[in-house]
Amino acid sequence: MVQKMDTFDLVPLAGSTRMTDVAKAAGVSLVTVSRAINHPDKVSSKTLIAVQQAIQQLGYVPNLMAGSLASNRSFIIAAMVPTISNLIFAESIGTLSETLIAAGYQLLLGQTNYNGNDEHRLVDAFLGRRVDGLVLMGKIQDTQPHDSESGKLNSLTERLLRARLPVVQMWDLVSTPVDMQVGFSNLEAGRKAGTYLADSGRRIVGFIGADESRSHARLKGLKAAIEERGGKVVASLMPAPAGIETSDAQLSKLLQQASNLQAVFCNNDLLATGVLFACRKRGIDVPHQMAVMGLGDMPIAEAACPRLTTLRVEPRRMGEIAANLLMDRLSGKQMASMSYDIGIEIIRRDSA
Amino acid sequence: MVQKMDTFDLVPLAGSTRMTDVAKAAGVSLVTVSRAINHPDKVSSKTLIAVQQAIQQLGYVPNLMAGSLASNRSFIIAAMVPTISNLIFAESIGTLSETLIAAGYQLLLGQTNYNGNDEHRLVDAFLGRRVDGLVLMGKIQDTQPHDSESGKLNSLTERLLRARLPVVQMWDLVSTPVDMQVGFSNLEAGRKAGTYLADSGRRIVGFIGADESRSHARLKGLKAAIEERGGKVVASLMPAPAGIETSDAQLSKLLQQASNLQAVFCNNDLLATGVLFACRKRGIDVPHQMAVMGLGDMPIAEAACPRLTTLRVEPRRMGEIAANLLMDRLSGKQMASMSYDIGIEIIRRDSA
DNA sequence: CTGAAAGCGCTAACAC
DNA sequence: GTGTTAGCGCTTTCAG
Repeated sequence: MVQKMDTFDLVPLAGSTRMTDVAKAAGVSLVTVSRAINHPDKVSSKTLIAVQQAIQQLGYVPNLMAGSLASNRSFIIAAMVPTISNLIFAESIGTLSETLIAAGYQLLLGQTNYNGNDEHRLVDAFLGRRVDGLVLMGKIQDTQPHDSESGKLNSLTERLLRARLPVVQMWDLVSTPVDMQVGFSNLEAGRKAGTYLADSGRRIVGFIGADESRSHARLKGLKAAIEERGGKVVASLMPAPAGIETSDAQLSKLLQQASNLQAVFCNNDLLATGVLFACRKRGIDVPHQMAVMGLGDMPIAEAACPRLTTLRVEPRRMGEIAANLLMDRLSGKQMASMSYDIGIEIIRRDSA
Repeated sequence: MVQKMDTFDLVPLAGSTRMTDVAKAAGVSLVTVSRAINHPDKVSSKTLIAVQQAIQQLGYVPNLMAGSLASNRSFIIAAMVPTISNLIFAESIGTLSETLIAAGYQLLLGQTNYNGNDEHRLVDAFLGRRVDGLVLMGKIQDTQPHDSESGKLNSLTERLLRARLPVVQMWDLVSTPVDMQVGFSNLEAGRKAGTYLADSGRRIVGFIGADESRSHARLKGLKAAIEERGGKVVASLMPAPAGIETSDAQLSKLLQQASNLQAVFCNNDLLATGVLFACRKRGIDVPHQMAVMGLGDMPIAEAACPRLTTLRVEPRRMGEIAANLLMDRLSGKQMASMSYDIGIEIIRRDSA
């Protein structure tokens, strides 16, 4: 049995050691300890060493909450994702988090599940934490009706604006961002895919994706490009999040609408991979009988057989840029631009 | 142009409204507002309503940092993942976050990239935030040598213990967990796969995965099962994280070691999908010439063609259990068990 | 059921 | 360089 622990233990609890204790141990005042930690250059190297030793010895871990309260900076950035179970978002979050950590910030994560109410609750929770910045993956739903009683307080956008919180929206490029943004045009993405497909001779093309705004924009672009060239578009939209488990059924729906379907543009690479499998199952040859295009250029696109032709959107780069936008803003740097279009590029491989 | 904003604006900044303001507006004292928010049942319904109205009107968002400092509870749980860019971890994080949010907690996320140093830094940052709990996905590296100067302060396990922080380790089931754990035995997983493969007549089997402890354990189990039955195992281990982009090369390595390879057990379903594609590319028929097994039972396993035979490990359920373990502990509930084996199950499909 | 007083552990002026 | 003085915005005793 372990001996009963009490306050007389040599090794105190992390969290129970305070700055005063360190100060005492180092023979300096509390402020000096604070300085030694936060502004080491403003302290003589002799005291610095003394303080560091005391910290080591006591196993002191500064209480960042107290620090945040006093300094009014939390060094926390919040991120709101529709869902983290989508590799493309996970990748963005990954680099976002890494870049933030490197800059001394940490990431508070929340999921909306494409739900406007959750969005509201989350933002409130984030604001309550006094996060230093917010990154939003995707459009704000802003479903909440304006409340006449309280003015415009209930619009999410308004709340964010009022809080004067640096926010970056990613993925969607909107005409009136809340603050900063990085992403690409979904309309343009759809248009590019459509143009590519039409140029390679496909006239009857399908679209599969989730039933949410980004898909809608891409579909619109696809339609425009195909119809301009005398083709026809059929679509299948499933409730979000629509994962690879829906690919087969979605292909069926498309085939039902157009048995002479020549191509499918998928909302992401995983969905496209599913279509590859679904075609194989049906004995449909890709790309000769059916062209398949994805979006994302995730590793699976290159690994697939046939290799997936896709639209590269660089989720990792987006995450990094988002983090840097925030960091620049928070450090008061002069910013070149508040809106960053990272563009999209067709990666031509074997499936279309 | 927007009119210059100043302190006289009707709509104040979120974050600038304090509890005192609400108290004044509601005609009660500050404490009463605090109670109305945190213990609504300890306040008369009349004052409750008054306070709620004032909160609405002022757009007041309580400062949780201040609250945390005073109450010594942060309502933040930290999670440390090797990488979030692995769907299987992302899924766990997803349900973890959801379950936590539902209980009024929030998730602080950090990645170690399978790196012991990052692990140390992260844990310190988490401790500094005074998080209420910690979930660790995977083994603690604990590479740091013990520092004779400061006793055992530098061992990560020791630090965690000293902090008396509730921690749950997931994925790996270890013999001496720091605190609580939920997961399955990797050795057993490997053994099950091996038994299944051997029972279906495969003698020369390969293993592909990343070069980290979990893979090692699975490989060991696989080897044991296969060799017991007179078979032979060859392995390819790539630097972590080994994604689907490595599948093809890993299959090549395996084939080099054993041109008569009859089966491949992959560290996860994505890797297995990659092998499916790699086989197709080479004209190897799955499952007749080559059996392929995955691990995870992610949606892609069912969607693949041929459908993937795999080991189900239920990452989402693990995340939920981890959250519940933490919540139970934090609410002082009597706990049935500190160690939770969720088991593994072979999902037999078409690829093996 | 409500209020007054006393901090939580730290940082930010301002002095010395 | 270093220390002193005030808080940051809230929750917690403890009285009434």
